[in-house]
Amino acid sequence: MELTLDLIGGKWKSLLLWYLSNNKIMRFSELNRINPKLTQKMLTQQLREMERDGLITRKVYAQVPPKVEYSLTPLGVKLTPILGSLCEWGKEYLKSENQVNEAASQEHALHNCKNYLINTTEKLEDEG
Amino acid sequence: MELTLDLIGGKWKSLLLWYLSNNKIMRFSELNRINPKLTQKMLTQQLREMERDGLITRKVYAQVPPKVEYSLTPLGVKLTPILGSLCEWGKEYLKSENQVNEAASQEHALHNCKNYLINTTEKLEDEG
DNA sequence: CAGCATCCAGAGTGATACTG
DNA sequence: CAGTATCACTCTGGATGCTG
Repeated sequence: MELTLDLIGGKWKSLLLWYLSNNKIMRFSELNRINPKLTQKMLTQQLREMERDGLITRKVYAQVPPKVEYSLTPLGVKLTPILGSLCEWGKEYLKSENQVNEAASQEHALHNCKNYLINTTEKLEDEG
Repeated sequence: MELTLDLIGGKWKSLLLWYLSNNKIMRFSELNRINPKLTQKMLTQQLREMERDGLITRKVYAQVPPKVEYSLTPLGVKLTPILGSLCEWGKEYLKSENQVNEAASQEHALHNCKNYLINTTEKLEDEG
């Protein structure tokens, strides 16, 4: 389990694998566009690591302008259904989000209120 | 997908969820023992976040010494099979690791060798 | 286009001490 | 036992400029 997390637990790895699952083959610039928060540097870094770990393949075309394509290795492909499940789970989470958040926010408000009362009481006691 | 990653992508979250999947109910100190690299501080932090996100339940016993038990919420339980798949995938990875690593290390060695030759050549050229 | 090198602020993390 | 608080430090990751 910890091994798995080492391999795909990188900040962007799962997301990149997910996109590669859907699109099969993607160029560097395409991957760079999937999330503005994912910088060129991070993208390169994460891609290199996954390449080294045998999760993705990097194909370089010797031409100008350069062209590099990324795709999943057989090992990476095996992750596809799992990533799909995770995505589905996220959708389920969204459905129940309203109830959860309502409950959570009520509890949170209660908590704050309680703390306020405790603090105020203590302050009054300190001041005599 | 990105939502899911926000929720369980934390450095230790998946691992904690995985242990809670197997043991149903665990105390703070038990969770603290699963990995020496997981410090008390990190553990508390990650547990709090998952509690807030409705993935786990925190049950406090009003007694001395204190006792706190953690368990999965229904939402968290739904992750169990997915985490199981990830773990299985990790095992498969291990099986094919030898071949992959052999291939990778050979390539790596070749790469290093090539770079060495290039650098040395350039150096010699620079020095006349 | 795809990627590397460098610099650097700030988030993330560890170590330690303290508390109910 | 199960945390909280604080400080110091690491190391990620953002901005920028350069290269084949």
